[in-house]
Amino acid sequence: MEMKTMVDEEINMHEEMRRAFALLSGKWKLEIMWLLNQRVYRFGELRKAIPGITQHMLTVQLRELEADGLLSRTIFAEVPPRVEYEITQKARGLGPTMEALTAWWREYGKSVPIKPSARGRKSKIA
Amino acid sequence: MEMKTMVDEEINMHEEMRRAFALLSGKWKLEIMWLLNQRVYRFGELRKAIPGITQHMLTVQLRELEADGLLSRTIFAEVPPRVEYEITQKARGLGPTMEALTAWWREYGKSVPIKPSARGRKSKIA
DNA sequence: CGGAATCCCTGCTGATACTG
DNA sequence: CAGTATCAGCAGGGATTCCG
Repeated sequence: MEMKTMVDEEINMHEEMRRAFALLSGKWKLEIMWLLNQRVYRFGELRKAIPGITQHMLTVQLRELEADGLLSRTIFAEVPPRVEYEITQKARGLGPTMEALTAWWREYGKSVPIKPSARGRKSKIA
Repeated sequence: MEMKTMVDEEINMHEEMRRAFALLSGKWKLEIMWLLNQRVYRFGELRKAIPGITQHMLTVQLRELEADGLLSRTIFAEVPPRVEYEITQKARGLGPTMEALTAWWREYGKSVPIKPSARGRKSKIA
């Protein structure tokens, strides 16, 4: 019988977590889920709330999140049409994650450079 | 004088959060940060730990995370070369976020379909 | 070992047009 | 309103090769 170490647990957990990362790693998915964690949104509201996203990409990302069971899509048979997106029960469990992320940014956000990605080079030599 | 509502706060917070999403929305960044939240990793370790990532993409993502101040890169003047990646102080604040995400997946992960994205269509009519 | 450089191809944006 | 469809243009990601 082998003893399971904490490192083993982390490795195995990582394997499981990879599915979770896949669900949320879409280009706009974190932002969409963050918004839907607050309230129900209509398609047009999301589009206005997320500057830079194209209507095509918004559609695609919403469809994927729906297929992955993270949000539900409700069509109202009205004129003009209305479609509402709501977080599902299981995705509601992401609430604490979203709140922790928000709290982190509230505290450390201002200490992060504005648009440095892919420019600076400041590696240390040891 | 206008009264600030909670909705106003959420809207303004969203505007600030968009920078945070940008930092973490890279295709592999959530996973990289999740790993680095546990311990220091060498380049080769990360590559082995993240099946599917190319060495080019790993380099790019690490450089961006470094430029954004989320990790530090330390080069050891040895033969063979060794480079270690470590989470920075400010990114350590992401710990609670990572733990909340892990806890969520531990509880709801098994109820999420395997690879449904971009296939199923189950919108409700209301 | 940990890259950088190269080429190539997929994917996203942006614009526009059309539909239930 | 909330999509779908199409196309041009560019950026990003994948595969391969080379190097200190």
